[in-house]
Amino acid sequence: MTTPLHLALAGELRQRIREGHIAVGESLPSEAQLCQEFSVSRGPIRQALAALRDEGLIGGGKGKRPVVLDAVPSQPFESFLSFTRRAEITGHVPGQRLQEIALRRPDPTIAAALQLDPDALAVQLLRLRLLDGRPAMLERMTYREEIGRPLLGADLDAGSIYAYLTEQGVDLHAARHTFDAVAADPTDARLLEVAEESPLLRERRVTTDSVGTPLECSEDRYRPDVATVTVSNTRSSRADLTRTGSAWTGEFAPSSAAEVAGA
Amino acid sequence: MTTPLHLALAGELRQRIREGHIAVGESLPSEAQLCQEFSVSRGPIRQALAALRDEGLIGGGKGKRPVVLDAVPSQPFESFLSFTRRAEITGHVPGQRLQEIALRRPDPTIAAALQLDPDALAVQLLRLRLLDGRPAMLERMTYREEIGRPLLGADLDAGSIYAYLTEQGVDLHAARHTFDAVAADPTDARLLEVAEESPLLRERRVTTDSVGTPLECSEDRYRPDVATVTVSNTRSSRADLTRTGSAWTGEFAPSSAAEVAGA
DNA sequence: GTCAACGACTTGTATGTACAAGTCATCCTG
DNA sequence: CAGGATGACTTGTACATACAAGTCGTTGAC
Repeated sequence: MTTPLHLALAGELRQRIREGHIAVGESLPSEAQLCQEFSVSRGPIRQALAALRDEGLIGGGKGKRPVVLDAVPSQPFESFLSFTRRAEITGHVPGQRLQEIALRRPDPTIAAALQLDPDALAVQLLRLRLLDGRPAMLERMTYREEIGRPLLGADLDAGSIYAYLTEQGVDLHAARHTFDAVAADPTDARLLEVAEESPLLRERRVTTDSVGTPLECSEDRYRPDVATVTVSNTRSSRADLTRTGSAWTGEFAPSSAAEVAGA
Repeated sequence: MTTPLHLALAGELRQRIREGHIAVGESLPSEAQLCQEFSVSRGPIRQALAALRDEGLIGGGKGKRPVVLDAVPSQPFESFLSFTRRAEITGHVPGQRLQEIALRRPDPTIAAALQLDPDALAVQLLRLRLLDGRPAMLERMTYREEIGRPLLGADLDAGSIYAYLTEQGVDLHAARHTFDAVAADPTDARLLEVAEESPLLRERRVTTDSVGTPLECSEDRYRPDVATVTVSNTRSSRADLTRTGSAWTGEFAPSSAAEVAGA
């Protein structure tokens, strides 16, 4: 299980940047120099640079050497499927209190989202998420039965469901997230310890495997003074794979979050 | 100004998928077949496929032919810098009513976000955005003076600022978006025609050029019953890359937005 | 009939080469 | 001294080739 060259290179460069060996605003060595240094051809080098570009770590363009940007080191995919991971990255202590887990016939809307038969069973759970001990988010998740069943026996107060599932070999491959705002209902208010009708950030998510079958759908409600969601996107200038990359970061704002006031 | 081969190929394949020549769930031709059909080498073909993969149009993996996913055709970068573009994509009629435009010394917080001197001038504007004639979003934007000055003379009720700026040669290259929820203040309530204190989705954005200089910062408040924000992300099949490709789509929900009810 | 092994096919990774196109510092001209 | 042309350097695009690694249908043994 050797890691591909371009990944190793990306890791190496990422580390150099993170450790400050290349200062913000400085240029990286040119592709030719990197080729020589690592004794590889230009292909893997370009793949590695493309990866960093998509993470928002570096900028640049045709004829211009890549430049280290003053960017939040954005973690990849898992970072915004996993609350636990996001918390760890940003240096907070994640926690959770399971409120309920059940095997039942879900709501028709949810069944439709998961492409289930109307009378199929699914695993649903309601869990309060904590940051540094304070209520931050309330998640209502629904899993297809075959995926979720092992969860019934697991210790869900222990850690990340995402990590658990991927260990089990479930391939969570893509997700769609929809954001809006809702007023806190009585349950939200009680568990999140906010006033009823106060504004909450809602994230609805459908996660699918690599062939497009929906595996999980979830509705998360965030206390806006404790947790926010941040995403970055970059116009793909790019290299090897013409893509529009976007790296996600879930960040958790301190309650003193600076207000970007209006005009 | 000839378009690069891989972009042309990506466009061609995208069109075939969108027009249904390749049904959802069907496989695309193998890379070898595509090479033969278009008489190109494998490189550009792979670049094109990578682009589609990142847009969420296709899936697949090592040894597996790419499969057409049942995905929202997500437009790349511009789609979520430009309200106008998002509306057009989703078949709604965008509109805007400029409330105010000014050249002034911005708030310290905003000056800091734009990396301006405390006493530097900036162009600020307050604009109500409409969808199908109904108030949908209120945007408070601040531009660096050199970027924003031409806006003072432009007809801002006519269309997209994003489109206008890119025509002027401004390179908006990357953006960070932070989402949370706020209660409507009196101004929000009046212009968006909602009750005071009702929940609004807030998006704060900082847009930078390709070397990381912040050009614009904005705070948008959405009526959650009219407009939501959707984002998709995909685990980069190409291995880890620790990256996460993500294509954004801003979608506008009908007011009867189905509720994903909780457990 | 079941299941394992095989083999054809496909994608992922890597190298090498070549040229186009953009950037930037330097030099030269006026 | 200012400003434009030049040329070295850099990234973007494209091709050809080779092999590793995974998938999947078929064959063949049991």
